[in-house]
Amino acid sequence: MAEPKRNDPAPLSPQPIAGGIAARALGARAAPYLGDLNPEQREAVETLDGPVLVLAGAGTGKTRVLTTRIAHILNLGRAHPSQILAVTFTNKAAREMKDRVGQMVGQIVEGMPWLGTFHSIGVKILRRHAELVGLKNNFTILDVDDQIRVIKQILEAEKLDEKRWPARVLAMLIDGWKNRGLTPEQVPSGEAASFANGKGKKLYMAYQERLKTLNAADFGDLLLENIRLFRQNADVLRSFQERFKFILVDEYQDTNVAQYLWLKLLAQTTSSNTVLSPSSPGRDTDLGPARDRQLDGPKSATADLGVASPGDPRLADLREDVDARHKAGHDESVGIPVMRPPKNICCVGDDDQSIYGWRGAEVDNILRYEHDFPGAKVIRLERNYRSTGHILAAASQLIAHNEGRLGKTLRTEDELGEKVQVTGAWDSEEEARAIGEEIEQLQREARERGEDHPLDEIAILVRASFQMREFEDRFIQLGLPYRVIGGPRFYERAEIRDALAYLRVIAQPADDLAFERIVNVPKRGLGDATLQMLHDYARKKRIPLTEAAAALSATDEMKPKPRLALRDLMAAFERWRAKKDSMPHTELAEIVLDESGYTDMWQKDRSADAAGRLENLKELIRSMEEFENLQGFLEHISLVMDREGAEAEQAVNIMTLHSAKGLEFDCVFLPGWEEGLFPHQRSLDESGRAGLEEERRLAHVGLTRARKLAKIYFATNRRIHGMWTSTVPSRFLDELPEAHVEVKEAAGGAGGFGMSGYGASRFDEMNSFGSSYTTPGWQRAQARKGRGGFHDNGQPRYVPDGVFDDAGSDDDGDQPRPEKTGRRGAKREGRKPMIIEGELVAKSTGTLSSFTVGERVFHQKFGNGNVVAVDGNKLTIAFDKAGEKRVVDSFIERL
DNA sequence: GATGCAACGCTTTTT
DNA sequence: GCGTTGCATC
Repeated sequence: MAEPKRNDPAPLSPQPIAGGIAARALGARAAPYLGDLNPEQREAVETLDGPVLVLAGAGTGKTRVLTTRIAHILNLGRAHPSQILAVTFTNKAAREMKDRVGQMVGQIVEGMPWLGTFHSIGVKILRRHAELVGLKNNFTILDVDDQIRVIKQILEAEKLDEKRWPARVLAMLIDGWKNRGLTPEQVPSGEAASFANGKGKKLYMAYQERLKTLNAADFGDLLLENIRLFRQNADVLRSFQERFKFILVDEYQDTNVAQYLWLKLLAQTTSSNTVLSPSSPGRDTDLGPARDRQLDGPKSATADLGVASPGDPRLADLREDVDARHKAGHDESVGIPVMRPPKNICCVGDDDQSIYGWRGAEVDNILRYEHDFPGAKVIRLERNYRSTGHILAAASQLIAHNEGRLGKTLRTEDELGEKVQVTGAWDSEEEARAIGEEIEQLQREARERGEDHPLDEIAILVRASFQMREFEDRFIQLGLPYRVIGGPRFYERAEIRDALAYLRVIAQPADDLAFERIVNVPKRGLGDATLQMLHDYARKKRIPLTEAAAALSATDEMKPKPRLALRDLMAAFERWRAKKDSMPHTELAEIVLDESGYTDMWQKDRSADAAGRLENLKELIRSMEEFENLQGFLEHISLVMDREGAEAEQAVNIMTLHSAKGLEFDCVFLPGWEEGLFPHQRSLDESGRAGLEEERRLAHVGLTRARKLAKIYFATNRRIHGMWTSTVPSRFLDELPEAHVEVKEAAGGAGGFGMSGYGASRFDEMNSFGSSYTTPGWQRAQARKGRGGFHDNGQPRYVPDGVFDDAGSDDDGDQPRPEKTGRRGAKREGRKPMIIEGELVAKSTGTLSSFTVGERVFHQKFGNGNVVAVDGNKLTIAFDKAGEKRVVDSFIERL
C-alpha cells in the first residue's frame, strides 16, 4: 500500500540517533522528558507492562502521556517503531501524534507504520490478506453515497418498496451491526426481523455478497473483515500479535464493539500452540444467538434467546469466544505451560467525554476495562492544567449528576478566575447580538491594554449546526472575522466526488459505483434507460459495467444516440487509461476533467456556488501533488481528505460541541442552553436516561474547553422548524453550582438561588426579585415568559401542549416573529406540577400508551376528541374542533 | 430525458 | 421555513 506522503513537518530539533533507537540500551540515561510530568502522568508513561487504563480528564495532559509513552518505549529499546500499534479515531489525531512523537525522538517516526486510525490500519492489514476474506488487494473503499446506491440495488432486486423500506434505514441498520462486530450470520434474528418483514438478515447477506463481487468494502468492513480475518486465520492473527509488542489506544471511550473486539484479538497473548489452528476456525460460537449480558454478570450462562438489548450491544458470546480461545491457548499448550504476561495494551480515555454513543461508541468499553483486561492498572489523571477554578468546579459538579461513570475529581492549582456566566436572551437573534457585543468588548479591553485580542482564542460552541447561521449573520454585520469549523467536508462535496469517480474508473475499471456516478455527468444523454440496459447486460454476463458498456456500444442493440455517447465515453476512458503511467497524475486529472466536459459543465453553470466548485477542483488537483501516483492518492482520499487551507487570519471559531472535543480556547461561548435543544429532545426520546447523560457529558465537554472564560446563554424564544417556539432554560443550568456561577444581569446575583430541580428553575424566577437587569431583552424575556401564553403548562417540552410540530399550534407561535416591544400583560401563572427528570425520560422513551384507538379524550387546549392512532406514547387525536393533531399522551385525559 | 412540483423531515459526524 | 428528493409531466 502506498503510504501517503504527508507533509509532516520535520522534527523541531532533529537529533540524529546513531544506529537507530534500538541501539539505545535498556536503562539508558534518565530521560529528560520524564521530568516534565506529574507523578500520575509519569506512572502512566512508565507502567509499560500489562494492560493499563489511563483515565484522563479534560485538560490533564492525555496526549502528552500517550506520546511520551511511545517515546519512552522507543528510548528504552523495548520495541522497534514498527512493533508499536497506536490507534486513534481521526486522521488529525494520528497526525498530531506522529508530529509530537517526532519532535521527541527525531525522524524515527517515519518508521512507525502502525500509528494511524483504526480504519487506516484496518485497511493496511486487509490489503495484505484480502484474498482470505474474498477480496482482491486493490479493493475499493465505498463512501456513504456508494453504500446507499448498492443497498438500493439490493432492495430493487428484492422487489421491496423503497418507500416503505428506505435504503438509508437499512444502511443504518447494517452500519449498526457492523459497529457491533456482527456478521450477517451473527445478527440476532429478532433484530433483523424489524426490516422488511424479517428480510433484514437476508438483505445484509446479499449486500455483503454484492460488495465482494464489486471488490469493495464499506467503512464498517474495514474492521469487521479484519475481525473475520483474524478469527478464521489463526496464523495471520498470531503474526500480528507477535509483531505488536505494545498497543496504545487514544480516546478509548469512543470505541465501538467492533473496535473493542479487534483490539482484544490483537491484545491476546499468544503461545506457540494455541487452539487457534487454521484447521479449526473458531466457528464454534459464531453462529450462536446473541445473549444479553446481565448488568453485573457478564457471563450469564442462561441462553436467553432473541434480541440483544439495544442499550447493551456487547454480545456475551462474542466476548466469550475470545475469552475462551484465550484460555484454551494456555490449556492446550503441550510441554512447558506457557504463561506469558498479559499483552502491553494501554488505553487512554475519559468516560466523561464519551459523546459518540449515537454512532456506536460504547461507554461500556471503558467502564468495563478492568474486567475485559484482567489485572489492568487504572491510573487517573485528575490534575487539570487548562481551566481556572470556577470553570472547572462548575464543569465537575455538572458531570457529577451522571450515574454511569467511573468518577474522577478534577483539580486545578490555578486561580479561581472568573465565574461561569449565565445570560438569558429574548430570542436567538438577541443571543447572537449579545455574544457579538461581548466579543467586541473583549477586543476593546485588549486594545486598552495595548494588545490585539486573539480572536482564534474565542469559540462559540453550539449544540446543532442550524444555530450557527444566526452568528454568521451577526458577525458579517459587525465585520467580525469568523470561521466555521466542520462544515461539509471537502471530500463530501459533489464536485469532488464526481472528479474522484472519474479517477476511480480510470484506476479501477471495475469500479461500477464510480462509473454509475459519472456516466451521465455532465449530461450525455445516458439516462436511466441506458443504465438499466447496462445493468441487465452486466448482471447476465457477470461483468463490470464498464465492460458491459464497451460491449454494448459496439453492437446495435442500443439506440444510435446513447450508443454514440457511450462509445465516446468509453473511448475517452481508454485514452486516459493509456496515459496513466506516462504522465504525472495531476496532469492526467486536469486532462480528464477537461476532456470529459466536467469543468465545462461548472463553467457554464451560473449559480452562485459554481465558482467555488471550480476552485475546489483546483484545490483537489493541488492536493494530489503530495502523492506519488494516482493509486496512492485514491487510497488516501478514500480514508481522509481533510479540508485544506485553514486560513491564517485571526477569527472567531464557530463549531458544534462535538467538533470542539479535544480543543481549547481562552474564551468559550455556549449558546442555546434550552430544554429540547440542549439537552436535545431527540436524544431524550430515543435514548432516555442514557441520552440525557450523553448530553450532559457534551455540556461538560463544552465547559471544559474554556481556559479563562465560559459564558452560557439561553434564549426564551427560538425558531424551530421555522416556527417560533417558546423555550425553557436547560436543566443543566440548574445543575451548575451557584457558588461558581454568575447570572450576569442579576442584581446581587444570589437572591433567588437555591431552588433545585428544574421544576422551579432559578432561572425562571429571576425577574421576581426586583431585579435591575440591564439588558432590555432579559426583562422582556422574563415578562414574556410569565405571560404564560406560549408555554402555559410549563412542561419541559420543545413545543407547547405536547403537540408535535406538524400539528401546528394555535398559539401565538405562528406570528412571524415575536413582537419585541408589544408585550402583553404579565400575569405569572404558577407552574403546574413538574415532570421530574426521571419521569420525563421514562415518559419519552416510547413506553406504550395506555390509551386505545377510538377512546374519547380531553386536551386542555384542543378540547374533546377521539383517539385515531397510538404510536408509543404519541397519540393522533381527531379533535372535535381543532382537527387532527399528534400529541403526547401525558397531555391527554380520559373522559 | 429534462423540468417542475409536491412531500418530507429537520442533532451530533469519523472513517 | 427551507432544502432535498422522488415522481409525474411534457
